[in-house]
Formats: sequence, C-alpha cells, structure tokens
Amino acid sequence: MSTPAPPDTAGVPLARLAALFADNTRAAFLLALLDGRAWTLGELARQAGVAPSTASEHVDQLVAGGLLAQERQGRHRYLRLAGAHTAQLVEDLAAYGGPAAPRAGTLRASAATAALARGRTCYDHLAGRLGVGLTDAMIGRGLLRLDTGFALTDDGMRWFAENLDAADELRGGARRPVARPCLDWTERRHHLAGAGGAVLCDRLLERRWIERIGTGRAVRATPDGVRALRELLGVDVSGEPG
Amino acid sequence: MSTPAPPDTAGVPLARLAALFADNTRAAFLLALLDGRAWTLGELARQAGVAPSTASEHVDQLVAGGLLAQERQGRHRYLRLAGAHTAQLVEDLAAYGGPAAPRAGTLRASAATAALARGRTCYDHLAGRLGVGLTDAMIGRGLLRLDTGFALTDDGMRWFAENLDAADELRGGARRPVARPCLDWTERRHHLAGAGGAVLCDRLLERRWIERIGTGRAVRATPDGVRALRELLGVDVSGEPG
DNA sequence: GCCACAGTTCGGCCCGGCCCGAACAGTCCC
DNA sequence: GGGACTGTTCGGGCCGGGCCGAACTGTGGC
Repeated sequence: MSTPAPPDTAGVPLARLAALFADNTRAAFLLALLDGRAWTLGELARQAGVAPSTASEHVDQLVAGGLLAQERQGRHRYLRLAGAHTAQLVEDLAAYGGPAAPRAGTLRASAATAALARGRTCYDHLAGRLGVGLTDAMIGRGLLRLDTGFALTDDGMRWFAENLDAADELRGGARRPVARPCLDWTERRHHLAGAGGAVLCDRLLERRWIERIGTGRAVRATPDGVRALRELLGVDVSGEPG
Repeated sequence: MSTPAPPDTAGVPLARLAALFADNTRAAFLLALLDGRAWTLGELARQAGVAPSTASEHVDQLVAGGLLAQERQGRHRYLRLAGAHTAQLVEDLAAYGGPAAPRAGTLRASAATAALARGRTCYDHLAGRLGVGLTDAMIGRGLLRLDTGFALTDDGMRWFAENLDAADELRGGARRPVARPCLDWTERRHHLAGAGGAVLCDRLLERRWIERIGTGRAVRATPDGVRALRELLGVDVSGEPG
C-alpha cells in the first residue's frame, strides 16, 4: 500500500489560503457576506454576475477552505462567513487594498457607496462615519483608550454594563478580545470591533436606535437613536445635513 | 484621445492584493522577509528554489503591488517588506493558515523548526515561546492587560520608560499602536507587537540579552539576558532544559 | 581589458483555473 | 402528478500565469 501522496494539500499554506481570496468572484462573495448575514447560493451568484454552476464550485472551495459555513434548508443552500475570525481577515485584506483610488465608478454606484460611507455594519459591528463617530465619542469621554493600545477603560466597562446591560457579554470571554481596532476602508480610521463592538451594534439595532436601509449593509440612526446617543455620548449621528 | 482603458487595474482590489500572496514562490519570499531584514534577489531565489529570472519577475510584482520596498546597491537588488503594516498582514494570513498540520516534514526541517519555536523575530518584535513567555510575564506583573483589549497599563508605560529607556518611542506616536496582539503560529497564543514589541526586541538585542542564531530569524537568550530578565520580569527564558 | 557575478528581458512551453451550457437531482407549490 | 425553481455535476473551451534557458546589461575585482 504505497500512498501515492498525502491526499490533502501541497505548497505553502499561506499561498493556498490566499488563493481563495485571489479571484474576483470569490472576493465578491466574501465582501457581500461581510454584512454578517446568510445568503443563498443564487443570491451570491447574481450579486457577482456568474452562472449558478460557477458559483456552486466557488462556494465549495470556500467551504472546504474553512472560510464559509453552510446550512442547507430545503432546496436552499445558505452561506455565511465561518466566524468573526474570518470576517476580520476579510476586512484586514480589504482595508489594506487601500484608499483604492477615488473609484471612477458610475453615478448610481457612488450613491450606493455614499450610503455605505455614512454607516454600515462590518460583520457584527458598526463602521462608516457612524462607527467612527461613536468610537471617537467614546474616546472623548474616556471610555476607550488608544494611546496605550486599543482597550476599554474601567469607566468604559461600567458604561457598557449600565447603559447597554452588557456586563455578561464583556465579562465572560478570554476567547474574544473585548475591544479591537478595525480599520475602516472609507474613513481610513479605526473603529471599535471585538466583543464590545458586537454588543454595541446588537443593542442599538435591538432598541431600534439604528436601522438597516433596504437589504444591504447600510444602516442609519433613527430619530430615537439620534436623541439617545446625544444623551449617552454627546454625539450627533443624524447623518449629512444636506 | 480615447483612453482605451485605465492602464492600471481591473477587478476587485481584494482579489488583486490576495493574488500577490497566492503563489508558492511569492509566499516563500514574504515569509523569508518576515525576519525584517533586506535580502538580495539571489538569496530569495535560492531560498525558494527557483531560477533568478523567475525570482526577478515575482519581485517586480510584489514591488509594484506595494508589498516590498527595494534598494539597489551596485549589482545587488535588496528587498525588504514595505513596512510594519505589510508585515502584520503577512503574519495575519500565515497565522490564519492555522495549526498547519503537524507538518510531516523531514527530520532536519523539524530541527530548524524547533529552534524557531523556541524564539524568533517576527518582523520587528519577538515571537515563539520566548515572545509568548515575556508577554505572559508582563501580564502577570500587571504591565499589560488583555481583559479589556490589548493595552499597556500605566505601570507598563513606566516599566518601559524606567527599564528600557523607551519613553520616547512610546510617547510620540498616534501613528502606530503601542501594544498590539500578534498571533503566534507555533504557540497559537498572542504576544506583544506594535511599537512596544518593537522597542522591546530592539533593546534586548542592543544589550545583547538575546542574540540571533546563525543568519535566520531564530534567537535565543544569552546568559546575561537570562539573568536580567529573571530580575526584571521574574521569568525564565533559558530555553529547553534538555 | 578580461573574467566572474548579479540581475533582467524575452520567447516558448505547459499546466491549472475560471467560465459556461446542458443535463440531472431534489424541493416546494398548485 | 406537473411545473417552476434551486442547486449540482460534467464536459469542453479558453486564457492567464508560472517556469525555464538563453542571451544580454551592468557592476566589481584582478
């Protein structure tokens, strides 16, 4: 019994992982899934503009590579990112891509981009000007520090416990960092990610202080939210004046 | 004058960036350059086992893509990573690759791997059991926290200033985070990176408390270093007992 | 000036990956 | 059961990219 070759892999692991990202179609899938929700295979295929058969093969690769988790329901195949770990990697790579040039895109594309730039979810936390604005406000109030790293202060821990009823989510984990910086690809600024960023986004949606626009990643503050966040953090999140 | 097409790029930026990593030869280059030093093109070619002509083309791509910086001296072409930013991305991708399987490699390969596992530089800071051990000791002494994020404490800032004469390096920058977690691919544990990690590595080498083994990334503590670090952090960095 | 050496450019080979359409399997609804 | 729909598998075409060797440029040493 001579095993002809280890059936699994060949080559540098780094290269095999990167190859999963190094295709326009798969990259489009991963960016779409950054909204943190589960998409069907057909939705992904339409989004990327490829045939379902092509999408099926790409999704197989991403699942086999551990980047996506899947769930089959009836005749649908739901796909989502494998976890926060994966989302972070996608976001890191996308952010490194850089200012990405002013994007000589179409007009309607730039309208959609503008909504995303105002506010959006980034997997499980908030990004865009909304996310950066909240982060800045928390720093200004001494709830978050970054001069010695990116961490909540003791005041910050209290703030989450008292105002968002989030003591449990932040206490438990040695697993996931409470505060982690995530680099924003529109603002080129850091904003709050990690368990703290996730619970913040979760509570704001739950209390309807922010809401999703349409079916995408874009979000905006509700009138209630504008009022509440002005009280809690002294920040104006009402969006563009114009 | 109809510009036929923007001469630069096509496709998703994420995919174009990832494609630079998605080749065994280029990945080998990047991993080799993680030692933070400048290599000549010939050295890189030998390391990866390809012809100089092939290496030349790969390096062109990496430089054009902004991942490498180059410097020409006489008939040599020196290459290094473009910056800490780039090193972090390489490290993130390599770490995600995962436990990477126990590596059914050759015996001498595993001997070299063992030296790297004990201690090594990771671009500009320390990794391996040495890096993780120092990080753990700093946490134990209350110099570093991770329950609220990954950040130096006020005591930690003082410790760096008093014992490593590093006040300047840590004060200046809003640019680079003082403390940042870097995930270790041998230990699967976080260790100290960022400006703090860099200055720690720099001072320890400067004082000859640690020294490089051969010409690679591996490092070990000197007798002086073992003594000094036991005093300063109460940690034993003498390496394997065997 | 001559030789050794580092790196580059070019032509050509070849393999792998991406894509589609067609045929098929499984699910849901009427 | 019939029809609409979602997703999968397979075959085949095509293109791009990685690799090498050979020829060439430029630097440094004798």
